[in-house]
Amino acid sequence: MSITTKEKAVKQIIAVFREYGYEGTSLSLLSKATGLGRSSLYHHFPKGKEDMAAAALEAVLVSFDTMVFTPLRQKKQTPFQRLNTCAKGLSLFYANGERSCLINIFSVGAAGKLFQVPLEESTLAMINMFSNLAKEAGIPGKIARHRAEELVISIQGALVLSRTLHSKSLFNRLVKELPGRFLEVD
Amino acid sequence: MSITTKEKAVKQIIAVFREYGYEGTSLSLLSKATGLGRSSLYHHFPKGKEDMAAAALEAVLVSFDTMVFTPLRQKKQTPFQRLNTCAKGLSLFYANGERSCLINIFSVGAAGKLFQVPLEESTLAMINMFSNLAKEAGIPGKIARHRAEELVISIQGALVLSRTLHSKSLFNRLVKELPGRFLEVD
DNA sequence: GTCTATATAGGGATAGAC
DNA sequence: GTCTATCCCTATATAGAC
Repeated sequence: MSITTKEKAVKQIIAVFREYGYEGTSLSLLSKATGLGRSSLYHHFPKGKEDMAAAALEAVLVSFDTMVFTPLRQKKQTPFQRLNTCAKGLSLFYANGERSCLINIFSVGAAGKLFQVPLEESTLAMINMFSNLAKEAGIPGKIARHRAEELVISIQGALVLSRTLHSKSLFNRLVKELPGRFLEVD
Repeated sequence: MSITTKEKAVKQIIAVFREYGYEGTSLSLLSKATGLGRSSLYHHFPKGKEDMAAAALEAVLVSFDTMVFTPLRQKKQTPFQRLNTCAKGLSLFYANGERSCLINIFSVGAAGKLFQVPLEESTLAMINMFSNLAKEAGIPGKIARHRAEELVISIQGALVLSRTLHSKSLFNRLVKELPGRFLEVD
């Protein structure tokens, strides 16, 4: 299997874990989604489901960094401009709130213990990225961090409500209001 | 089994579902937690796991109504006073953020489809309760609803972060700041 | 690298004794 | 109302042919 074929497989795997959760995902579902037999999956992911979940989480975090964090690092742009691009990245990454966040999905049950460290680290990374941007925009450190924490809380919460209400409107509004509100001085 | 004994069993069942999710919860776990054999569980919950999850969700929603909504209905108190008691109820109900919200936990995979209607209804009920309180406090309808939506988003998000960061601090801060911020005029 | 076949365990669920 | 015993199914995982 070529590297790009594997990347495609991982994309399908991510979609399954997002929808069914770690425990709700079976090798049969993964086999169907990837088009590979169960045994073929073990060839690529020796530890089976655990390895696939790890690969899914890693790929998701890389993708998140590219789509959401990279804009925040464009030092030639103003913080507001960066936040605007970042917000667009968020909409794309979460498909306007229709996709669940693996950090939330994997934080429950057996997966929560398996991936405890990367889940905690990636949550902190999100907070730090936004906090640093706020500081660059001249917001005092303590307030910057406070705001970053609230933003990450809002993103996770909006994704939960998108799922229960079957509506993208709250997530879309959050993203729309994000750039203006995050950097406002009060 | 007496009614209070069954209530105790349901409490244990709730704890298991909260920790392991719907799919991650097995009859063995439920048997161990309740102290009842698998077959005894079927005597009380004929449809097995699905019935137990339904009972857990129903009990949780009743308990939430008692601890969180009831304070909001005390018309003799000011909205601020009610919100203060409500906030204390939230802390108790979620054990300072250490307990997950079943609405989030059950919104994934098979349970998400099984309980789609009650999950959506209870999320809307939360929004409506807070929205009505804001209106009573003189906040215009549209803004009131907007704020209520953001509050429910914050609660769900803070619970997610409490789980991934293994820290109660963000949830506790949210609850602490809640009464003052929810009704503030800007 | 993918397949078929299979091993083994655990899942949910039921029947019937007590 | 609780138990033991049992059934069937699906789950994960492995061995080995191609």
